[in-house]
Amino acid sequence: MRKMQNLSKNQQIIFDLIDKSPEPLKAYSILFNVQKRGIKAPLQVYRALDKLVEIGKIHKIESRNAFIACQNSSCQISKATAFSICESCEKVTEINNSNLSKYLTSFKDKNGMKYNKYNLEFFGLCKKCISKKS
Amino acid sequence: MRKMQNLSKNQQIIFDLIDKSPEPLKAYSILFNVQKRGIKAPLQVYRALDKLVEIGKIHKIESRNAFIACQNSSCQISKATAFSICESCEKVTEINNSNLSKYLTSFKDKNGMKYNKYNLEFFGLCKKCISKKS
DNA sequence: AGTTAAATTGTTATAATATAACATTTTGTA
DNA sequence: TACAAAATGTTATATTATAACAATTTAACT
Ligand SMILES: [Zn+2]
Ligand SMILES: [Zn+2]
Ligand SMILES: [Zn+2]
Ligand SMILES: [Zn+2]
Repeated sequence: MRKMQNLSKNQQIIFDLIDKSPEPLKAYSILFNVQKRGIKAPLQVYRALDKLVEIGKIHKIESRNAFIACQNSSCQISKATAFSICESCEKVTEINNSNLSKYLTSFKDKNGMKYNKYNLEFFGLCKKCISKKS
Repeated sequence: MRKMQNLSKNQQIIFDLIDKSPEPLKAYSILFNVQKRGIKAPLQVYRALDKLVEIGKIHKIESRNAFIACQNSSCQISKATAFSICESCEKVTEINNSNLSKYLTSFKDKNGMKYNKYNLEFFGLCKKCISKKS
């Protein structure tokens, strides 16, 4: 059992915003949205984001410089993340597939490196966007 | 057989620099290094980088905002990339493992999305850095 | 309760990464 | 030659992220 992590005020404000967003949010869009709640400076946002990423409540979509709430209750520390990204509508979904995570967690390359973390991003077209085009 | 892609002047200058670098290069470090060769503005660098990525001569390491030459002769279009990144010395290596690429290329999640591209980044400690710490 | 260290916050300034907009030139091809 | 596509040059600006420093809050331990 992981110890419950109490979020600080800024962390909670920013997590709530990201958590209720249907799409990944960018840092300055977050800043704009929380200014009415007293968070005025980029650093306040980035510090909260850093912490939330560290404890696994959110993940950064590296190819988009955007942040999404963890959609996988068992992934409390973000050491093994996988996402699908629609290149048409930009919908992002966290992939929760135990075969995939087992395969990647145990993956060993010939270079002798010891991996403790990975991030995987798949790109393509989501169902909706496929049907729109046909 | 893929048609040979002749690089333009700026593309060639920037590719040569990246190709001979032992480590991923960042855009503004590239800019600094090619100023003596007549490339003066960020856009000139970014345009060449975009093209080089598009044709698969280089890849972007998304978590580092840096660019590395393709180390895999068969990967001429960057639709399936995997890298190992040492979090201590920042050494980056392109992984060329046919099991891995087969597994990921044929991976299907339950969400019905059709993937045409992926990018995977592994993080850990390289051999050298492991032995330094012991 | 008082002491202390760690975490968080607040604030201003600045660094680093990337694109918009527009004009011109070069290259490939009919 | 004529045309279109690709590449270049240039200035300005947008976007993403961190440095540096001071103050405050929180948590843990006597
Ligand atoms: Zn997650
Ligand atoms: Zn879509
Ligand atoms: Zn490659
Ligand atoms: Zn290393």
